[in-house]
Amino acid sequence: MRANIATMKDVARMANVSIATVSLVINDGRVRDTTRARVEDAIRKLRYIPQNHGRGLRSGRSHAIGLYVMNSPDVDDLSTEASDFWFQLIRGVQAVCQQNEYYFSFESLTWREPERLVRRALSRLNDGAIIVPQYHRHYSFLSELESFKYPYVMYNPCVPVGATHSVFAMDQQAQRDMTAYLIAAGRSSIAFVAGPPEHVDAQNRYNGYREAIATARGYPLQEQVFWSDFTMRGGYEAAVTILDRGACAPDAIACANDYLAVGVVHALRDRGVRVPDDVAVTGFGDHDVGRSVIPRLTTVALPTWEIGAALGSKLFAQIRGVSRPEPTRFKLALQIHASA
Amino acid sequence: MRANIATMKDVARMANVSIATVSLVINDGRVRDTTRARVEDAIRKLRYIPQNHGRGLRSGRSHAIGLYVMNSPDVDDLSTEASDFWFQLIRGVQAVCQQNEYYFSFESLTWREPERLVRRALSRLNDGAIIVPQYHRHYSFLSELESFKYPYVMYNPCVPVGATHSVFAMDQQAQRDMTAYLIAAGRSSIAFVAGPPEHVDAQNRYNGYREAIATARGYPLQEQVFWSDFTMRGGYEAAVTILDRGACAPDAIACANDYLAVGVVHALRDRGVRVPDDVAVTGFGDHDVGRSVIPRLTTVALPTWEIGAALGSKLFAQIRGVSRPEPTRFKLALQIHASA
DNA sequence: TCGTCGATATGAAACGTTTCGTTCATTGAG
DNA sequence: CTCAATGAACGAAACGTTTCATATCGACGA
Repeated sequence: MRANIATMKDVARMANVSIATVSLVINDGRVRDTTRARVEDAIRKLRYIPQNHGRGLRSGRSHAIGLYVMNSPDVDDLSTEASDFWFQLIRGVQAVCQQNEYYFSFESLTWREPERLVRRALSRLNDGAIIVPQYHRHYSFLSELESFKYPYVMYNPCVPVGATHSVFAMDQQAQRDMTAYLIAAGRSSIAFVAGPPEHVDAQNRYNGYREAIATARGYPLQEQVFWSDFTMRGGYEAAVTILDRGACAPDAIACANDYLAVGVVHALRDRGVRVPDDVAVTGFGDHDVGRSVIPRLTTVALPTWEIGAALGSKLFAQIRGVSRPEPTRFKLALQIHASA
Repeated sequence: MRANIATMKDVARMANVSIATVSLVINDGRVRDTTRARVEDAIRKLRYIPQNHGRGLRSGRSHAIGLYVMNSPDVDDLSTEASDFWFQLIRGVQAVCQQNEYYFSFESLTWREPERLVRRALSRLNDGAIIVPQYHRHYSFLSELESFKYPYVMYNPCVPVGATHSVFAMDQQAQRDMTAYLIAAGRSSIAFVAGPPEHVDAQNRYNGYREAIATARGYPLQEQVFWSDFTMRGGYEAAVTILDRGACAPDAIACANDYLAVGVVHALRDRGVRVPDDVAVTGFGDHDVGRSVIPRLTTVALPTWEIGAALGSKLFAQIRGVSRPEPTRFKLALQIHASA
C-alpha cells in the first residue's frame, strides 16, 4: 500500500538542495530564483504534494474543520424531509472552506454521546468545529472544549453558554411577523402546528407565534397549539385533528415548517376545505416542497447557505485568533404567496 | 494554540511504563493485566486520545475517506433542487464510515480541474475516494490514481474504464419500464423531457425512453424529446413548448426527473390540461417534491441512501484489499401514483 | 544448577514535515 | 585588503505515533 509517492526528500535529491530548502520553496520563503526554479521543476516532475500527516504533526494543524450535527438521543437519523436544509448548510460551510483551503468533514452524532465530539477535537482531527445542537440539552461538553481552547461556533444554541461565538436565525421574530401578517389579513382564529417540543427552532417559532397572539390588538385571540414533528405526515394528522374538533374551526393554520404545511394543505384539500379562502396556511423554511404545492406556500425564507457560510467564516476567524465574540443574527423575510 | 493536550509520553510517565507499552495497551497488544489497568487508568485521568497526525504519519493511513462530486465545468454549484439526492447519498456513505470508525469528508469540484482529486489522494488526506463523475468526460485522472494504487469507487461512470469497482443504478432500464408502463396504459403519444445532454444519468434515462419507444409493439410510436435541465422551471418551460407546438399534442409526458415533472404538472394545470386524464406525467427519483404535488407523481424510486452505503462498503473492501472487481447494480422500482 | 523458553516490557528508529540556529558565500564600506 | 553585513542554503531537532529488535525475568525441564 505504501506506494511510490514522492516525498520532500526525493524532491531535494533531484533538485540538489536540502530538504529545508524545498520546504522554503513551498512555503514562500526566501530562496534564490534559480534555486526556486530548480526545485519547482523537480516538484512538477515528481508530482510531489506535501503530505498531510507530516505537516500536521509538525504544525499541530489539520487544515480541516468539521460540521457536527447533534441528533435526538434516540436515533441517529436526520429526517429525510430536512435534506434541503442540511445540504445547503453543508454547501455554505464548504464554500468558505474552499476559499480558505481547508478540508471539510461532516458528522452526525446522537445526544447520547456528545463526548464523541470532544474526542474528535482531542485527536486533532479538526482545527475547529461547527456545532448544530438542535435540541434543548445540557451542553456540558462545551466547557471541556473550552478548557483546551478549541475553536468552535454554534448554530442556534439554546443556552447562553457558548452564545458568544454563535450564529442565530431569528426564527422567533419571523414566526411572530408571520402570525401578525395573518392577523392583519383579518384572520381571527389562528392555529399553530408546532414541531418537536424539544427542538430549539421549533420552540423559537412557537414562542414567536405565542407572542404575536398575546400582543394582538383589537379583539383577543386564543392560542391553539398542536405539537407534532416536522413531517408532512405529521402536518396531515394535525390538520385532521384540528378539523375533527368540530366547533371553532380556525381560519388560519400557521405551521412550524414547510413540510408540516404541505401536509396540512393536503388534509384540507381532502376534506374539501379551500385554501386560502376558508383557511390560510403558512409554512417556514422556503423549501422546494412548498413551491410545488398549489396554492404555493406562504413561508419564511431561511438563508441556509448563507448561514453555513457565516458559521464557517466565524470559525475561521476564531482559528486565526481574530474573532470578536459577537453573535451573528440573521433576520428572516416572509415570502408571501397564494396560500395565505 | 498548542494547548495542554495529553500525549502518549504523559500517559507513559504517569503509569510508569514506556511509550511502547502505552501503544500496546491501545492497540490490544500483549500486556499484563495489572499493567494494562494502570495504563488505562492514566489514559482516563489524562483524557488521552491518540493524535491523528502521529498515527497517520507512522501508519500511512488517514482513517478517512472522501466523497468527491464532479460538477459541470463551468459552475461549481450543485443544483438546489438536488439536495435530496446528495444528502441521502452522504448519509449512506457516512453510515458505513461510522461502522468502520472512519471519518468522512465531502468535496465538490468542477470538471475544469479534476486533478484536484489527485492532489487530495497524493496528500494522503484520504485512504480512498468515492467519485461521482456526473458528466460525460474523459476520466483521465483515473489512470493516475491507479498508478499508485489509490482505492476508489465510482457511481454511474459513463465509460468502461473504472467500471469494475463501480456502483450502478439501472436508470436506463427503469425509464424503459416506465415508458413501457405508459404504453401499456394505452398512451400513444409519449413525449420525454430530458435532462442536461451531457449528464450521465440524463443520458441513460433518455436511452431507456428511446428503447421503449423503438420496441413498442402494435402501432409505431414516435420519439419526441425535449432537452432541458433538471429543474422545475425547466420542466415548466418544456411543457409550454410542447403545448404550443399545436398539432399532435402528446397524451403522456415522461420526465427525466421529479423536478421537471412537477414543473410540467404546473404548466399543464395553468393551461387547463387535466392530469392524468388528458396527459399522464411521470418523474424519476421519488423526491419529496413529487409527493406534495397533486395528483401525486408516478415516479421511479432511487434508493439513494443504499447506493451511498454500497459505495462505502465497496471502497472499504478495496481499502482492506478484499475487493472483488464486480460492479454492483441497483434495480429501480416504479412507484405508480395518481399522475399516470 | 544450568540453560531454555515464554511472557512482558523497553529503547530506538522511522514516518514527512517545519523551523531554529548555523554556516557559507558574496558584497560593500572603510 | 580587511571586516562587517547581508542573503542563501543547510543540518538537525522536534512533532506523536507504531513497530522491530532486544532486554529482563520467572518458571520449568534436563
